Amino acid sequence: MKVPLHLVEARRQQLAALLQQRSYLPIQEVCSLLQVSEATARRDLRALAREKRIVRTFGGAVSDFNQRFASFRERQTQFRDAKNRIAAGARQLVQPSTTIYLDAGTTVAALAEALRHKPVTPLRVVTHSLPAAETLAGVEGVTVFLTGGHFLNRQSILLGPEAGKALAFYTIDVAFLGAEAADKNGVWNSTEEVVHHQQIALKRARHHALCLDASKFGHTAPAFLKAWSGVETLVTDLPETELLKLASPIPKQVLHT
Amino acid sequence: MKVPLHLVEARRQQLAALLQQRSYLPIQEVCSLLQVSEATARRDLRALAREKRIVRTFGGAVSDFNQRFASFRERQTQFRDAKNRIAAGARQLVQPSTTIYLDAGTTVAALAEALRHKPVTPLRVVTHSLPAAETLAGVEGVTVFLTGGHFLNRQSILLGPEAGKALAFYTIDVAFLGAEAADKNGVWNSTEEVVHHQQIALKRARHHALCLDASKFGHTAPAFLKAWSGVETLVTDLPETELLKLASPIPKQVLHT
DNA sequence: TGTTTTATGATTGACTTCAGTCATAAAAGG
DNA sequence: CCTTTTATGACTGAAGTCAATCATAAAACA
Repeated sequence: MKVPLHLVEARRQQLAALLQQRSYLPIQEVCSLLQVSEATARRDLRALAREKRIVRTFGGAVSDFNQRFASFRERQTQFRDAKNRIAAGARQLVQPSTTIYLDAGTTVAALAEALRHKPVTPLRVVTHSLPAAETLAGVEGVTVFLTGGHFLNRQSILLGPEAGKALAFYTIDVAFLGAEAADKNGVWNSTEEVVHHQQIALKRARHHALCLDASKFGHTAPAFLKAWSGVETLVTDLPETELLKLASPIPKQVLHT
Repeated sequence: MKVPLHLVEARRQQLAALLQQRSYLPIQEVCSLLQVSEATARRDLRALAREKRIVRTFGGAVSDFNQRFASFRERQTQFRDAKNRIAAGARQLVQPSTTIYLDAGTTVAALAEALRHKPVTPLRVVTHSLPAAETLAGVEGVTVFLTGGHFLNRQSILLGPEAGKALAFYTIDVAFLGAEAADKNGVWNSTEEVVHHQQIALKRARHHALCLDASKFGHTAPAFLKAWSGVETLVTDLPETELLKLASPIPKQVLHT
């Protein structure tokens, strides 16, 4: 028999929530958990799948776990080749038996991936980015330290005064930073808070390298990070001729990839 | 025909990696991607599932995106009802506009779940457990702070001197702790390092509550946490008559759930 | 080199899942 | 209050999935 609409919606909501906890929910379990027939369970699953809230599988469903890092994953696929090339270049700057710092952001995340596939060991990694930490956790010879702080759900990073203070516990050999934008004047990022944290990391680091793909050049962003004169190393896929037009003075060390 | 062992392992590795990118991989796709027969695809899937590196589904497989919580999830299903009841009891001790500390461990994780479904707001949560942080991240009115520290992959917790020091940034109203074992003398946990961190948390907390399901009683573990005389509040599913036999003196406040 | 082990693909029958159809009863809507 | 809409569960044939068995050819091992 027909059932009130709000109940249907509530049930599907519940199903979606349930699915976020279980990696896989067979249709039979859906039936028993929701106390509905198989047919209705299927219909609910189909409805949620149509809204892209879950991923349907044969015999059940899976929560779309990419949803969690949704915006992150999306950005990660943009300019993927460029980012991977930059990551490969940046990886050459990583020496065994050192401590590196990994900033948040997709370009630096690509470096974490590169290090996971071709580890430089032994290595100590300090980061405030959960994706980076999780990428490198469990890699033989790599020790991961997460800075503490306020957990920002959307970006999966840790920020705030505690995060900055936590950096004081570590001495960093090379800090790898990303940024949102770059123009003639220098490098920019999305928020003051992020920039503030980056600047603390820079202070604690003996060396630093900026990883910027070509798409970042020619724009600005709300918060100013650093003038070109203060940039030690730049890793980018932008050709040198272009870089000379878009930045000055160009950094001491530039890796074109 | 038989194929070199290292090729088999490499292929399974590739399959596991593939699975981490796709939320769901039907068996047919596995066949075409790996260029193997359905039978072999099934065998590979079964092998990876046995190693708990993936989650098998009917008709395919899913990457175990909770892999990092693998052992965690397993333990979580044990005595689930008891833990949920304890969590519901512990939740009553949570007041709005306070700061609570959540220990690692499955019983306390159940409290995090309970708080996610029935939030007490506004609330500040300090924790060194990634599962707890991710459970509560994004809940309206709940601010999550993660302590920094050494990222222990297997347990998904942050430990070490940095984690202890990070606790100094916070004032905690109630600390919710779990433990591995409890006997006449008091409460025990698995390692000295964990106990050390718990004791720092206890020092920083104005009040504390110990969450212990009945299965924990009557055993010991390698590291001693606290004598019964020092326990302020105990939340347990063990009946009072049993508790009197297994602990003395019994804590001032005991919640039987 | 000769023997043993085993990874593979094909086949099979039992079992499961699926989309579609239909009757029904209750909600929605006028 | 009456009509229309629709959420549900039962049923169905078709299609998909599975574990087990077996022959084979190549790797592993001595």
